[in-house]
Amino acid sequence: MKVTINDVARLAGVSIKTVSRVMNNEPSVKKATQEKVSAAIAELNYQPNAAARNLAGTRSYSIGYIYDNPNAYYVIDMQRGLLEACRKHGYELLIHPTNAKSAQIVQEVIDLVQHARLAGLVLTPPFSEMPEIAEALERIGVDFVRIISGSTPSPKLTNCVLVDDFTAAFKITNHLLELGHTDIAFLCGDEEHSSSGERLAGFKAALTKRGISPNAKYIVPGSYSFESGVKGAKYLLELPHKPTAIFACNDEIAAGALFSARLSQVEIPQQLSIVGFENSPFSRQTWPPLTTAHQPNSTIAMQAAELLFRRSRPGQQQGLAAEQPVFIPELLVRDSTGACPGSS
Amino acid sequence: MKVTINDVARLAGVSIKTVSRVMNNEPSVKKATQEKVSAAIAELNYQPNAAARNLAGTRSYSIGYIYDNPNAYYVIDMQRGLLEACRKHGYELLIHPTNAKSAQIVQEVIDLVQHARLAGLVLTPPFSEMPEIAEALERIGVDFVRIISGSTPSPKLTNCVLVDDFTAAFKITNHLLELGHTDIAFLCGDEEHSSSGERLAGFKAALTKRGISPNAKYIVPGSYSFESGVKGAKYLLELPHKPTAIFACNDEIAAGALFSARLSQVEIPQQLSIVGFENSPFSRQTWPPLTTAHQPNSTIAMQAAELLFRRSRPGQQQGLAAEQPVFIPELLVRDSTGACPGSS
DNA sequence: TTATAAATGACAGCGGTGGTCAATTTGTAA
DNA sequence: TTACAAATTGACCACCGCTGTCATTTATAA
Repeated sequence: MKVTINDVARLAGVSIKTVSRVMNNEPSVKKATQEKVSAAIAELNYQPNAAARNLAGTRSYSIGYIYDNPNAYYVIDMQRGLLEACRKHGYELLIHPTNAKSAQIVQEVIDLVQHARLAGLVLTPPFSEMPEIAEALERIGVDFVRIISGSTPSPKLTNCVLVDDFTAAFKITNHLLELGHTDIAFLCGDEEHSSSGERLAGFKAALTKRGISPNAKYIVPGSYSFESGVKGAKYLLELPHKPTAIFACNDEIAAGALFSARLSQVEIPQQLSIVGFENSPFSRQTWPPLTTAHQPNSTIAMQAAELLFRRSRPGQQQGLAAEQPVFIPELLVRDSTGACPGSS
Repeated sequence: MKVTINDVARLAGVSIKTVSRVMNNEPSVKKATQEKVSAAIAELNYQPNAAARNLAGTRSYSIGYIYDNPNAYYVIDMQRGLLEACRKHGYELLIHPTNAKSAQIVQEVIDLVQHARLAGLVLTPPFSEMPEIAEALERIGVDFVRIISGSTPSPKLTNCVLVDDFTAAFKITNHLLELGHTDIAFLCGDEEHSSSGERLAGFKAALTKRGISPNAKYIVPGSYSFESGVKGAKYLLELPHKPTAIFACNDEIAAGALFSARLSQVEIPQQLSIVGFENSPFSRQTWPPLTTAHQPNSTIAMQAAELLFRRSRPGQQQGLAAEQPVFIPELLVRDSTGACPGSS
């Protein structure tokens, strides 16, 4: 019923210590022994007891995920990826929703880490972009991985998984350009999220590359919300010279823009193309469904967790400390974009 | 830095055994001692090591939350409530998203429980409505609490937190009736979710009480999705005798209905009132914002967890085994409902 | 064969709980 | 006030399942 390390040791005909060695893939275990033990583990469907490992070892077998994100779909996707990685490596996941704007947020994070004896922490925006958090964690010597918006690995961004919003936005913009659009507007997300800035930069770069200088009137500040999209699109559609396409900084904004366009009797995509970003369930619930960029959040999360695990393994830290995987969200063409009216 | 039970014992001037007794609130600890120890615990900000407790004790200090729900907001709310309760009582929460339709789902749940040595499980639909899960858990002697749709406590529904969809739907319907509507349609959710049936029953009961017999043509089968709302409303608005109000089984359906109405140039709420259910963030992102019923999911989750904790405490099981709190979602009037056109 | 490295095992201990029993304190009735 | 029972507390041990340390055995090279 309850399989312990002793059962495995007995079946494999070795000491429990050797089983432990195999599980932690320590060096200096003979290949043959290694295989015998692995077979026994598999046969018994043995899974080490996390509590015991946490208690006994200096290492920890739990990682934490701290978040404060109004987008529940994002959080759920992240959790899924982290859990999968944890399951694979026998770790536990501690989730910790909290308020990023709290005054004692740094202390709260420290308390959490110390109390739960975490092996490491996965940080997403806004935490991943708060220098005081990173500093505090470094000070107390707790490992962490940040998921942040960025295109190029750099020494400053150690321990990061990068999401290349710049390139993705560049590609999306190209998609619109290829459809013949030249008057393209951009609805920004919250300024304090670097993703919004990165996406805008990618947008501008794509235009510039085509010899189109971005029109300041078409760049509308806002926030990551439906309302913001409604307002932004309304403003744009009342402009004397309307854009023929709108790049919304995320799907929610795009949905708002779609809504606004519909109110103004503007046909999508015949008269106006709209793109979103993120590929949230939201983007499929609009009509027409949104062209968007797919962010593989679960995969990103898995990768982040794997990074943490790999680093917490003794004897392999060298060279891996600055590993920085880069994910580029992929263009997903659906029905909210079409040829520029008048072109062709 | 790391506070253990020994530190507490020393500060309080008692033995570690007594500290342990206080923490597990065993009987036969003098009030004064109890307070001394509690003070010491508070002063040191001591929190027992969950790993050690899990490992040593017969009891467990983790509960599990198994879910398979496409509505991320619901899941996040539940998690929040569970976490809060866990924090308060020094428990850990293990989250386990999975596929309810998997063939080996029962075995999977059993494995989870056994491997993680869980104190209990919190089940939401669809798991809470699967008799095979309840049977399996009872068989292996693991405690669990189900959150299900139901209005009246009954011996059959042991260990349940009830969400009274019936009464809530009754109230919503009354709201529409009071606005003068009599031709009210109902857009159903998935048949296999009992919540849909309960809501429909409440709807019918309210009508019947006013002497209105529910019109079968106005009761539209469907599922808990935006598309379903779009289709359902389209059907209704093409009827020779249109309804003046639509009761959608949840906010997503309502949003779809809203969308559909807008396509048909129907003014909301001047020509048609629409209500949703759940008070999801979704309901605030429509225009106009939806009248809906607020389901206090976090609170419900907390309550469920507390039930689990209380039962796992030794020596208090009697009489509590069949406790069944009932939550009634509350009517939240926003702008998608208005007086029946023509009335008054 | 012997020195040396590689592979394995014995054992203590992580921070608590559970149990037993003795010691101490408290309450209570005579 | 005393005596005795009951309530409270502590001392101590084993143990949960695993890892860290160090000693021991085995294989390999010289």
